[in-house]
Amino acid sequence: MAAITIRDVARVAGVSTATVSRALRGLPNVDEQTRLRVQRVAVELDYVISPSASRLASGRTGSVAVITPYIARWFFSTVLSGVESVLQSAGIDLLLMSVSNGESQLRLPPAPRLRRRVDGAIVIAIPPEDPQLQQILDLHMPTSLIGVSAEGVPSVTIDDVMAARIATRHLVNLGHQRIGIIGGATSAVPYTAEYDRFRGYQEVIQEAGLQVDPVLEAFGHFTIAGGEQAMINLLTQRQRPTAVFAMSDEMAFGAMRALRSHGLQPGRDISIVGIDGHEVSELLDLTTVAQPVHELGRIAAEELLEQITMNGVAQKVRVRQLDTHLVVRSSTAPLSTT
Amino acid sequence: MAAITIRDVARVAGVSTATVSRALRGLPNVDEQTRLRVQRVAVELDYVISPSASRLASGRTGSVAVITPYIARWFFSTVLSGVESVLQSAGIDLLLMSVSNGESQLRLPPAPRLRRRVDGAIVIAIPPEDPQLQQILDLHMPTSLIGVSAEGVPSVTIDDVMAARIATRHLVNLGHQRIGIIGGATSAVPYTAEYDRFRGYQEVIQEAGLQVDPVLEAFGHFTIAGGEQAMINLLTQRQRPTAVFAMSDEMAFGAMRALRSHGLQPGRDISIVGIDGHEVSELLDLTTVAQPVHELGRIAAEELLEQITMNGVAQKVRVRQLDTHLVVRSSTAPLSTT
DNA sequence: GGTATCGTTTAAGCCGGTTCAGATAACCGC
DNA sequence: GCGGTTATCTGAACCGGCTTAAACGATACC
Repeated sequence: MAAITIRDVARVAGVSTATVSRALRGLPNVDEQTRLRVQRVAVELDYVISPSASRLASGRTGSVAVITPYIARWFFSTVLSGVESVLQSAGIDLLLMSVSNGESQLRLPPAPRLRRRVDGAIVIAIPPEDPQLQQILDLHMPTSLIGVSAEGVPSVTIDDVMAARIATRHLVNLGHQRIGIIGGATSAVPYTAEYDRFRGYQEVIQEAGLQVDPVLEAFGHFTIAGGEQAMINLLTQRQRPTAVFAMSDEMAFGAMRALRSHGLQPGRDISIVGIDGHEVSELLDLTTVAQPVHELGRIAAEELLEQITMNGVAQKVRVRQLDTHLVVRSSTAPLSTT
Repeated sequence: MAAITIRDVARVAGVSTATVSRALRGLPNVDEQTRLRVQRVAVELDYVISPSASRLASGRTGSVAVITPYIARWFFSTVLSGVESVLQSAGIDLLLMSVSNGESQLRLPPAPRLRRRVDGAIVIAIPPEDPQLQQILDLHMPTSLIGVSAEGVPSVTIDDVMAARIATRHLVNLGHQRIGIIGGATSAVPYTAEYDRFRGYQEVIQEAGLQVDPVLEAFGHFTIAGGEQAMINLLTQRQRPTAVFAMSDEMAFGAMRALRSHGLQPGRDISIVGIDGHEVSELLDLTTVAQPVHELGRIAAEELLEQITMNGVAQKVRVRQLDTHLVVRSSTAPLSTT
């Protein structure tokens, strides 16, 4: 029952524990014969290193925290799977922590739980003005941000302004003139996706010589229900938009649902375009600006591992923006000139 | 820069490290005055316990692994969020590990990565015949299963036979007589959802005096694409079913897609019912047998924590089956008698 | 006043690795 | 044959808590 320790291996292999340690970790200064013998003994004894002991002695934890406001939502779980695949193959433990978001304030702040526990953190889409993010950054450990950016911190995002421009430009090119927008928080702050997407929308509207009209703007939660409610608001205006840019696919789904319940058909009566490239958007024939979500996670994880290994060596902060592309489906169509 | 240790706290508070240890962990045999003083000093010095040291000395890791074949899929991420909420409030670290599934065989087996690293494991929907599951069970650590069951291991599932019966019965009650099924693996083995759902379907078909007909059975991946392909297979039969039971909502989505591309309308031409209660099923007006997915995770986590704290004390293996309920929407309708 | 009792506190060993200064031995060129 | 390298290996001091046996002090009892 008593677990095998490094001393047992050392004794059986006839070497010191120091040699066993180096042999098993592939460090230099071990004779190849010795290394093989040690490895053989370790396997025979079914020896497994104790992570706690190793961590205590070395000061490295070999684990990374992923901090996210949501776990079950499509974007977040997809990012998470990208992160996981990288960490798994690097042999790093992934600690999952969710933080309280706008809706639930129940959870403890994550920062204290990180200290001495992980070598680095990946933070998904926590807005820069959230004190929880600041607390994490104040820890001064290797950190990568996904979906938002912050001064002096490596981050991986899409070009949100560009994505919104692509979506809006698509609607303009189809001849639409009353183009609405459905978005997240009304009071968006810089460095967030909401802010940039709203900016991209406005830019294109103005460039096209169209009117930026608050009546065409509806905000709500970044969810299906939020999108539905926002679309309902737009539909009850005196003058409805002929096309709507939704800041996320899920909001677009809600918008499409609202259309149907009003007897309208997406594409024919009102065009809808989203951002995400959600799997379901294909199902619903939603035109969308697809973003490489899995990649966001993958790249942020690789970036973080680099920070961790380059520890101490100053390097420039890498801010990466991945490309998006328009996927046209039947939810958008030329403005009918009837 | 040097981190504060328990010795620093002890020195400043004027007590021994043993007392600090007990004071901060709320153990008895500490004078209340002393405890307060120690706590105050700990806060002042901004002391954070070193998990590695604590784990090494105590033998408890304070963490739990969640092992899942998929991270980004709806069912799995929703279960995961349920697990996470419980572990978070219990102050337990959640280690996320994905395992290779039918599609990718790239990952290392999880069992070796668990030893000495976690106090217990939650395993999501790994089929009983998968050697990876057996290896985990052979570790003889506290374990809870979700979505499958195995001899002598606590598990949380729905009553899959019953769920399938409810779905199929619903179709029978609507007057359908040619009722097809779209499912996962053809060669399902006992203790899996696929197996039981297939059984429930067959039972009701037979009880209704209908013919169990292999021509009405189509299998594929447990995905949208899999469901689509399976439905296409059913549609190309000489005699089409008038209703189809899909083993998951995502397969049902695929089936609905296949219907539309054949110019058929779910509910009017062919009825479709799924199992899951996926958020999107409301969007698509899919009739479904809803299961409490978040609860599955929550309850399995609570069960595991109980195992861990009751460590050693023999207790009976709890096998829980949560209730499901039918949600009727417009994808199912009475058999038109035209 | 002496002793038993009980709650509180401490000293010191231990958990199981990592690491570094220094020992050993083999090999080198001169 | 000798000082100097170089590659390999070991002893022992950590890392930072936990835990147990023993000490301590105060009260209680006889």
